Amino acid sequence: MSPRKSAAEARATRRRIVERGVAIASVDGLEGLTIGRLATDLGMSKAGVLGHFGTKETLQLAALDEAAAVFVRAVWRPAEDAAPGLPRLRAVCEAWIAYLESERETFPGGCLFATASVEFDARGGRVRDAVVRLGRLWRRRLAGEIRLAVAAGDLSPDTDPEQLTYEIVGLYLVLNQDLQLFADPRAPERTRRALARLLAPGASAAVA
Amino acid sequence: MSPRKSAAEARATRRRIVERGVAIASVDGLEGLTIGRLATDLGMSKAGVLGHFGTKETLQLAALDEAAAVFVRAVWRPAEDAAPGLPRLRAVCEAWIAYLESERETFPGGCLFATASVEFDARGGRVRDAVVRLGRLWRRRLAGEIRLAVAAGDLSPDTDPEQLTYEIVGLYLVLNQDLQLFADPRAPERTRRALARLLAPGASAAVA
DNA sequence: CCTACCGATCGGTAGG
DNA sequence: CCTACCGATCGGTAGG
Repeated sequence: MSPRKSAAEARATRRRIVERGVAIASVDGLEGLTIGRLATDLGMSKAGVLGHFGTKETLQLAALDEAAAVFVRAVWRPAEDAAPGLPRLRAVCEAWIAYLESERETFPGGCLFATASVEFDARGGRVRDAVVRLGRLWRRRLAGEIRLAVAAGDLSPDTDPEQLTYEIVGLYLVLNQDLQLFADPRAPERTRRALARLLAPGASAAVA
Repeated sequence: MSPRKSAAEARATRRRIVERGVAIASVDGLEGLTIGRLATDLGMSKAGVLGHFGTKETLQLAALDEAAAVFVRAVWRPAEDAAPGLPRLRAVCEAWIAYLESERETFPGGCLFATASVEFDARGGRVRDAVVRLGRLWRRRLAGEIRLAVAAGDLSPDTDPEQLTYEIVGLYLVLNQDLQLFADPRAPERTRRALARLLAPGASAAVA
């Protein structure tokens, strides 16, 4: 006895579903994100949940989209004000740490991309494609900031932006593991220490 | 019509189950490792599969044990012959790369520990405990090799073994991601390049 | 957005 | 190690 909601109400419901879905997927994975679980959590019927997406795959893609929006807001947006070059690169890196450390509310099981990357790395399909696309996107942006820092003379011209990007991503993957699996509060400082070395003014650590 | 096998035959069957289980879990995770799937793959009944373990959890733990044995054989055993210090540390690191690169047969979905770490990092239970225990074990061993290298004077006395271990693990996590998710053949060389910097004679990159 | 239902698969058990 | 079965849950559909 709750049919015929307005379009605005339907959008609000969809939001609730997706936000809860992101939290569930961060813990149990995008496959573990089941319609029945969502319905129970939200006090809805399964058909009511599924009606907003049609298929589970579309729901998974919506959760991934929402996670991407959260990531952009937490990591890239705050750094936009910083000066291009090393200051902005450092701002991005610091925001990334803060994102992994404190976005525990939206991602109780850790960064959804870290989870989804491993979950879908040996499968096909549209969800895997989306994970790959987003992974490439964050790396491309990070490499872009590194190039700006090189162009500004803040990092050595010998710097290999792809290599440096690769090493920084490694520092975030191990940070996510240490926070989630080992609950080690020293991890953020460890990533910071390694980053300080890689991003020292004039540093040429990651060379071709 | 195939009851009453000998104890040796039963052991051989158990082996087949576990080995196939490791391969499945590496692709679909330890939760995605289902009794029915195993039974179909091996041409057995579900009860026949489950009879060797009793519960799915025990089967998951057996798969994890087998993966640990493979890891020890591939990474730690070959390095045992190398001289303690930087030579052995480097041998371990190189074997670890080779393990991720070439153990595609036993782990078609990539290193099972990388998969299981993310899959269970937000859960409780005995499987999670085993993943944590093994993760700590590899790190402790790696830190031990680093300490030997410091003691031998091969690495700077300023070296922080925990910090260096952390950074090296990051280089393996990103290597696994790039091999599995992005299928990027340049990844092993990237990890090698970063390791060469961290493990240069007298290097004091990872200091406290 | 609901009730009612579908076939398939899940982990697991009984009994031989 | 098998057949036969259990209740629960899966993704999804019909129809309102």
